[in-house]
Amino acid sequence: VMILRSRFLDARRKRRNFSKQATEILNEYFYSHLSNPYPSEEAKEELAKKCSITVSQVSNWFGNKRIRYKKNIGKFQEEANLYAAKTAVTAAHAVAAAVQNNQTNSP
Amino acid sequence: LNEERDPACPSEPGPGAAQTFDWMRVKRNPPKTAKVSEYGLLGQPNAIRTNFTTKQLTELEKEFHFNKYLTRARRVEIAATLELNETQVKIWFQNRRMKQKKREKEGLAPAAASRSAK
DNA sequence: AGCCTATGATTGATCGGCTG
DNA sequence: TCAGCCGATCAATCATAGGC
Repeated sequence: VMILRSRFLDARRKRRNFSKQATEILNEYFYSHLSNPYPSEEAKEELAKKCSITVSQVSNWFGNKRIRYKKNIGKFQEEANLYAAKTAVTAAHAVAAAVQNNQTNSP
Repeated sequence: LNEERDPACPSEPGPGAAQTFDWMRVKRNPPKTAKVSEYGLLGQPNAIRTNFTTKQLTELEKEFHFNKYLTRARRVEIAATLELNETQVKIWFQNRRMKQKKREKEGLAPAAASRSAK
């Protein structure tokens, strides 16, 4: 088989990595939804807006992330713990706020 | 657009306590692109992704611009001409339509964005 | 420069749901 | 009842970016 890589006109050539900030947002979502990292169309749009990328790019990112994560879970352990700790702080604030709100209002 | 995230920290999960959820175990069946040919009749189901040749892609692309959808007759004709099964041709058109839709969508979003961002 | 890993994009094919 | 379509996803691969 001749390596007919006549696919010169492949947009893949001019690939650009996402900003560190965008990757941060995507990873935060991924690890805070590790039990089911499948953002809805609406969630993708929101992430796309926050990351300044397209919805397709968000889909590609999650697609690649999921496959690569399950391919070698161990390799992402450090990263997973990093974001888990990060979201834990956010969650703590949220819980604190909820408790505060619960004491003020009693349904 | 609030979102309910994962347990986050039920009790006190140790540093390396990531569970293995169902989505991580998902495995797809290998392609059943049976192709009887070559090597006597050892035509086992091609358990691998087919690599279309430039010629095949060129013809499929040409046909697509003529018709976005295929009729049974046309499909049989093309499959025979390009040495592909009907399923492969059918799937190619399906994927091509999705690709087309994606392009149109991505092609209008920027325009709308520039209009609202003005 | 030379290599190896990380990562975004592409794409043939699968999965599940809906429909004519 | 069922094959084709849609939408999402998978999985392998491509080609470049980044680090050493």
